[in-house]
Amino acid sequence: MTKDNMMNLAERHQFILNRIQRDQYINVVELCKELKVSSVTIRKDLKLLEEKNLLFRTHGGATVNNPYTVDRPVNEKEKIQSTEKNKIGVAAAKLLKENDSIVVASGTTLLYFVRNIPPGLNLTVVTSALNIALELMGEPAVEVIQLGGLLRKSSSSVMGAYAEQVLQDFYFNTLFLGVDGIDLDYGLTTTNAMEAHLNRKMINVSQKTIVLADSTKFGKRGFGKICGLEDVDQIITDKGISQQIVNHLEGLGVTVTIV
Amino acid sequence: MTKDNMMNLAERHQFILNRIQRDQYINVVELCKELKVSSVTIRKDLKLLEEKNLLFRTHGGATVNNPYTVDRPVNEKEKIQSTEKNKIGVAAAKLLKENDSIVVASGTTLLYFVRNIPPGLNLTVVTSALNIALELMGEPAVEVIQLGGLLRKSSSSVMGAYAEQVLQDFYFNTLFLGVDGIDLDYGLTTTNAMEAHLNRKMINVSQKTIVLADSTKFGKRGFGKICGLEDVDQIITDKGISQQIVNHLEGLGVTVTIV
DNA sequence: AAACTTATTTGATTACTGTCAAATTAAAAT
DNA sequence: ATTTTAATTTGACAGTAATCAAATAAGTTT
Repeated sequence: MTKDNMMNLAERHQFILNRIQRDQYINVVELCKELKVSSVTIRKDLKLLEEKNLLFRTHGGATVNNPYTVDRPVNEKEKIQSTEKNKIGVAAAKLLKENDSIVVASGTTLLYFVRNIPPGLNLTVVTSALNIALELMGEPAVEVIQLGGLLRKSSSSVMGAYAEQVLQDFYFNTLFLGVDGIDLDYGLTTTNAMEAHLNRKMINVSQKTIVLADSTKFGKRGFGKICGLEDVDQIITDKGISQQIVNHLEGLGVTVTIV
Repeated sequence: MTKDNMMNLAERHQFILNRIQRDQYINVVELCKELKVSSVTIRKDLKLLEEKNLLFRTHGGATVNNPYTVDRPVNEKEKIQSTEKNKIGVAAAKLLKENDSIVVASGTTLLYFVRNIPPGLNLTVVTSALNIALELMGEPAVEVIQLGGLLRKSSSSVMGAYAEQVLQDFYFNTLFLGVDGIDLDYGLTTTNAMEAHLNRKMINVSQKTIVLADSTKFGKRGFGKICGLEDVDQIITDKGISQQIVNHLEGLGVTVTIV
């Protein structure tokens, strides 16, 4: 009994760290009771541990992480290559003209694209991606038509027959497409077969197909094939792409834009 | 015992940040109640957090620091009675059963409803609202079908023939409906005629219609008539409703649930 | 303009903090 | 084994921070 209470400095620190890990927060008074030591001792302990960056001191206690460097809710995936993706988005947005009717597929790069649509430009946008439609809510000049269907949660976009059916009723100037893989032999691919099928329909109802893909996508193959490279009019990518691939693509009649 | 309920500054700030992330908007008075502290304290907290760029201060509360959400109309509405709306959402979610197929219309109250769907409950949800579909992305057990159509930006939901057409192919256990006005003579209304039309279709393809409406909606009339009260099976509202209205509704065969 | 809601300021109250010298404990030297 | 020395812990105290109720000011709505 008495043995348990007799803790030295190291043991006490261990106890405090365990406890704070478990509860996120601890307060001085409780620690005093539990460790049967005075508040002065606890404060000294906490001070020491704070200096070692093992916890953060607060009024009356301590927390695991600094409450003021709180996680800014930014999607981790979006962070990757975000400057490249933004540049690609800017370049694609420059291709837009007044009164264009466009299809925007799903994908993070496309999100950067719609964010860079010039304010006030009159457009009709049809999209399968919910996050893209929501992004366009702030643009009064853009008329948005959301495709319907089964929600694919990993891409926050819809797929299926309903979406494809609606596409039949329109003809678009341009499709802005994002992909998971571009292979010189196999063509464009994405990870989901149904999504690939929808993308193919989008290509069929659009005059022009522009692919937005950062350079990491080249040489990769996803599960679902969208189309061959002969169906692509233009690819916008970053300078990570090799000259060989550029030459090959241009040989196939694809315009390559490097940002 | 009492200590557990007592939150200190750090814990309170954590709570506020979590809450604001979830609800987009929080108001001072509600935080006072929930955290059992005075308004002075809450304001001080919000001021501090604003200085750290973790939120934006507004009259009566604060909003998330999100440059992309320029979604004023919805956010303004969310201000009103958010605890009441949450309670209504909780009550509605309790009515759900395993393998139900439901339609969820648009509206802030419905957002609270879907947030309170029990985790792991198998459901098929068809919805016109993009924000509701996105909210359900985190629920693996819920299959989500997004209706397509023209995006109404003020409610972040779709309207139009495409959405109505898709509804024809299903039959649902329950429709969870949000409205802008409930008038004892005129019936249910919303501000937009096309949305009203879609809502009527939803009623037609559902076995049961449950209306979620806080008590401020009673006696109001919107522009677009959805239906008369005879088409409503149940209304879930808060205790701000008068007994007279309750009696009248029950006389019409409507079950009134007060939270 | 009045009625209402939300903000800020003030002063009192309580709780927490750091610092001190004194007391206790542990370790080292005799 | 006993004394000396160093480290740790403690209780006391003055200063600081956090909170609240009440009063006042500033917006908002009607």
